[in-house]
Amino acid sequence: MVQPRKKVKARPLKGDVAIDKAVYDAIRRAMLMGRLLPGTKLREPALSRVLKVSRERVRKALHRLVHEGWLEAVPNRGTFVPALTIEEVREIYDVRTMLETAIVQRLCAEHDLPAAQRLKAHVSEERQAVRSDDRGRLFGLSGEFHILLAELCGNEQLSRLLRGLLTRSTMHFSLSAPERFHNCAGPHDHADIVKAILARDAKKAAKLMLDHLLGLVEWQSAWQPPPNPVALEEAFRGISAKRQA
Amino acid sequence: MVQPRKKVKARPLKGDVAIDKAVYDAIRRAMLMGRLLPGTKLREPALSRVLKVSRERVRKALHRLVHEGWLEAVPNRGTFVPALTIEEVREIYDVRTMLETAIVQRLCAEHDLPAAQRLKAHVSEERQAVRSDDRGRLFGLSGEFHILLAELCGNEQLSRLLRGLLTRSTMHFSLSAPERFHNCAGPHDHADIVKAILARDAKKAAKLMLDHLLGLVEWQSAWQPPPNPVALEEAFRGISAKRQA
DNA sequence: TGGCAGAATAATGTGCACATTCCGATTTTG
DNA sequence: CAAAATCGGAATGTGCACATTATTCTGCCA
Repeated sequence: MVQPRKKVKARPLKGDVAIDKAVYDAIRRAMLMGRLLPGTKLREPALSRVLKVSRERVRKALHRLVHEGWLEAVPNRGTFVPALTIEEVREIYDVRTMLETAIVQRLCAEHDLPAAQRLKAHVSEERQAVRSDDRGRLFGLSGEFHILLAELCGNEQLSRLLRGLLTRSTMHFSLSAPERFHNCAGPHDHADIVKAILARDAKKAAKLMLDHLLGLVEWQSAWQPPPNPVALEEAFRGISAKRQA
Repeated sequence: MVQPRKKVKARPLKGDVAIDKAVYDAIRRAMLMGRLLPGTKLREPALSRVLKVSRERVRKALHRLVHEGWLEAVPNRGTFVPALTIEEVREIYDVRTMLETAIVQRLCAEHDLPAAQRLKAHVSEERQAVRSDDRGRLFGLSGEFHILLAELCGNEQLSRLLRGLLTRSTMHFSLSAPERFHNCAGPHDHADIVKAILARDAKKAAKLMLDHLLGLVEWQSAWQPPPNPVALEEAFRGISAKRQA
């Protein structure tokens, strides 16, 4: 006799978390869309008014974003959109290189059939995005490729870590060159890396990943952002803290 | 009403940040000292009373600790000391292996004279700690060794990342086996690694680091913590949110 | 006219009171 | 007697009002 009496409300996921995450996502989205330029000050009352939420929610979201490295806070001064130095970007890519070359080497050593299928499926998706000239989708897929590699290692900590690193990598040209998204990464590189992994050629895979990341950072370094303030109402036009489709 | 107070020109660095950091440090210290066993619920009113600060400060510190992975929060339930699975510990050490083998390889390739001197000095310090049988100091030095390697790479991002990883690694046996600190790491391993780095033998250095970390995780895996609740007043005996000597 | 001092204003930081939710003990009923 | 429902107390979540600090504006003086 089983006992279905257990009223295990698996995940209520209250409005609390939902609203907080919505505000957090709204600000993050504005940054990813390049609406908020480096140096912009994020005033709590203004955000509260624009996003139609209480100042406390804005405050909480800002603190979280600061802690995750998206924003910079100065005590009693305010919260600002950071101006990432080229050097910092280089450092982040350097760490990524350490991790991701190790990742592809490991995948060469112990990847299984489902992993191979997911890799091939991803490359296929990227190719299709290129054909249909869907730049937005291609940009998303380019990032997800690196996440996918980490996830295929089956290490949750590794995935989370790399996810953070990747968001911080992309933040730089999200903030500085949002209009140049279409150029971001050569999907051809990804296809070659996958091919090397499937061939279990660890040395080649690591080399390809190294070159790929070096190419990305070099491409980013060639571009310097023009400092320019922006109005918050403009930045959050069309972005709401409420659930959007 | 006027306030003829003299204006402070320097950095007052108000109680805000100081108090917040003090509360944060107090809880972290209690965890590192093994006073808070896995599964313990950290009640905000109790902490507020014990640490003599307002509940909001406790709340803020708890949120930060949750963000950094020290604690786990369940909405509307409370904040808990996590029970790290052996598997999670393995994953963390796996990531550390990826990073640290890359680090020693890089140091073999491009370390300079001051770096070599710092390495030798550190090994010397560890040796001296062993001789004087100072277990507490040796424990600290063992952790700092890995931090030192990261810092010698000159990559700030890398240092911060590894620092977080290391604290999370040590948290496991801080929580589960605080009385076995003295056994933590063989300083002999560190000396061998340094020797390989100074000899610029990248392959050997990487192998030694790999074995070192594998040995650590294996040693930790052999020990399982006994679940046991604890009173907060006991845990924070002698630990204050105020600056202590 | 330019720069400095002081006040007005706005933004950030903090504590408090209240609403909501959860846990546990007691009671009631089949 | 046992299981379930209910009610009371406590802990968490949230908005608000106030204190503190920074910024800007204005007027005065060199």
